[in-house]
Amino acid sequence: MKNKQATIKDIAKEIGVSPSTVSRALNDHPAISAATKVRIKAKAKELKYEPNIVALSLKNKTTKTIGVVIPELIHFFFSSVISGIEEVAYDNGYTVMVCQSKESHDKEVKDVMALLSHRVDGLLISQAKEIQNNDHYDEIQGRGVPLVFFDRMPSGVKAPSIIIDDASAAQEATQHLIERGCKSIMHLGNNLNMPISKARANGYRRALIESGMDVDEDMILDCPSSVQNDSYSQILALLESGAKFDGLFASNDLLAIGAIKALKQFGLSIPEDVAVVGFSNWNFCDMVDPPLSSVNQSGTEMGRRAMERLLRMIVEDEENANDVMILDTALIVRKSSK
Amino acid sequence: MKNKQATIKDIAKEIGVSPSTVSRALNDHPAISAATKVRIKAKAKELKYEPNIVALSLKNKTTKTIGVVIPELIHFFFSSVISGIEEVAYDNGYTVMVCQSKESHDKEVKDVMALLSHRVDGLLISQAKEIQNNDHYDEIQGRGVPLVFFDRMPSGVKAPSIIIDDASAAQEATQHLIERGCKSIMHLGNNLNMPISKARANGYRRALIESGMDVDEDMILDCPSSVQNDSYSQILALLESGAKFDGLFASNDLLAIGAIKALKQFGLSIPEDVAVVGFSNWNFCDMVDPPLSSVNQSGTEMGRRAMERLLRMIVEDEENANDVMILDTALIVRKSSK
DNA sequence: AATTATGATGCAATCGTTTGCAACTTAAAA
DNA sequence: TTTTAAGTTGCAAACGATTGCATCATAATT
Repeated sequence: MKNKQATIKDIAKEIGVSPSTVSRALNDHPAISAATKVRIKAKAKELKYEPNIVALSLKNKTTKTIGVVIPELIHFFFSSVISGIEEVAYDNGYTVMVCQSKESHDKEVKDVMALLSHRVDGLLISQAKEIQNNDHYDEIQGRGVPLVFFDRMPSGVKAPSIIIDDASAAQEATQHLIERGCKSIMHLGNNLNMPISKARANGYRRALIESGMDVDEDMILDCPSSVQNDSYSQILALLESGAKFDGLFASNDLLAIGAIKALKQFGLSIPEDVAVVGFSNWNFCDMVDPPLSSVNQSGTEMGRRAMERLLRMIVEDEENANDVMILDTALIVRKSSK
Repeated sequence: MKNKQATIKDIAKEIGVSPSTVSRALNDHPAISAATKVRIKAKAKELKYEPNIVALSLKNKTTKTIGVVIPELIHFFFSSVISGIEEVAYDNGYTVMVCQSKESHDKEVKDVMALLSHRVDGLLISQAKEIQNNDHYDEIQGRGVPLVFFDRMPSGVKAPSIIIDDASAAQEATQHLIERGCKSIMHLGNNLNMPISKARANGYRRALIESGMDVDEDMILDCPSSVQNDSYSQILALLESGAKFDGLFASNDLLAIGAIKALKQFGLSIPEDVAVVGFSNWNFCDMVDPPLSSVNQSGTEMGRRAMERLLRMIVEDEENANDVMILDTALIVRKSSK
């Protein structure tokens, strides 16, 4: 009951030719007579022969496999990125190995090493929050394995990236609140050590400044854990301490929803008392009450682009580049800020 | 700039011993002298040697890789299953290859063949909606590759499965609506050709019957596409045609939310006029308004169990079994049915 | 008939690693 | 001193497939 996958040798033995002949026949090599080809192909079908990709990988030094490392599989954004990656990979004959770093530096490093051991033809990475250094990225490139970052890229690594313009998108979202008439706007950051969160906070600041408003750093809150409870309790505490504001821009949708819960509970109505905008446009944005305005970033498209970029590196064997592709975002205005 | 991964031969050449010695030294074989081991290990570290898993796979006929085929990556339930699978796989030194069938029979077959070509050590499958036959499952087992189903299992294939008791869970949910006082309960099915949807519909019927209520087949609607719009428009049309009901049990959360939208729009209040219960307890259930009651099925746990079961098949090389593990579900009552 | 093409096939090495067996060196036992 | 036993190490085959080169039997050419 164990593996009995037919090999080229099995076919060779049954027909009475050498393995080389079988290999050539199966690949339609011109040096093999038509008659032999027919016999061999028939036998191959009969034995349900399928080439052993492992053996081919060893010989060709290419596995037709790419590795993906993301922070969390269960986040809608990341699972849609993987979906996009898988689509393009499949269309090009590649298979995808997925690992999740769980936002941990060590796990990310281990994942990368495991994927390298598996000799993936390329790597697609979105950086963990708790990343400490770039050593493992250097390791990847030192081995000549193509590497592309998406969404969360490190600084100081010469590799292509597919990202969105977090600062501009955040600025646009904040600007929208200002135009709507908000005079006092809060910002909820998600782990402000992360470059991506910093950028969003900066976009928030830029919008205020360009509109001639003051930036009050106390209006910027950090919710490192990106769970709704975090923003819920922080906002509730703030309201109870008497803080007043009429707009809120959150660095991700979960934080926005936590905040909305707190606001509602405190008796404030949305958007009349406080207008709220989130970030990422997760699938539940139009299901919550009120429907949440948010910055749309298409994970699927990001995944596709990243995979396409990686494929180009793989087939063209090009020099390390560090081009950055910035995907469009769009503010989706819903009731929470209308 | 191409691959220059160090091999055992490189180490052997530099130190002046044979590859066999290097291999044994690295594996702490007792026959190698301590001094040699030290020299070899130092050189291995210096050269950043990492074993080539591809070569090992060829030799050992085991790839330490398992394949997963799911219908859609972007569904919260499935991405949480994968998360659970990945956790257990990682802890046991396995890597996960992911493919999505997109609910198509052909794609599922192709995914399976691709994973078999990659010589995965085992397969974890949740069946596509549009599945036509079991040929590819037979193919897997014919090659002696361990196979475990989760959530959506076919009938007539002798393989272990990890599922929930869809009928009982649905019965419990419907029962809850009855106890709450609902006299006329609708059911929204998601593609009633699917075994899983049939089971849920049957649970719904069972609850009515056991409470001495009549089952009106017209109260069972099919929404094949599992998008909120589908249930939204169907329910709205129904309400406009004058239909009356005071309870609704949907086969999944998306359908429930679409229905809620329609109900609200028609001026009905939830749960006062109509109580609603969904299925799956997706992450947004407590974010919608009103928070949606739902049957909780832990995708992460299902993924873990499925992977554990598969590992047992792999290491114990056991006979094909067809045991079924039924995971607990729990009805989470929220405001939508309180 | 002798030479030369031509067509069809096999040999052997290769990819990176492991492992049974043989071979060698050196020290201990007889 | 000879035999025996450890203690180290290398050889070669194997996993499955590919491919340059050699080989062989024909058929075509002179």
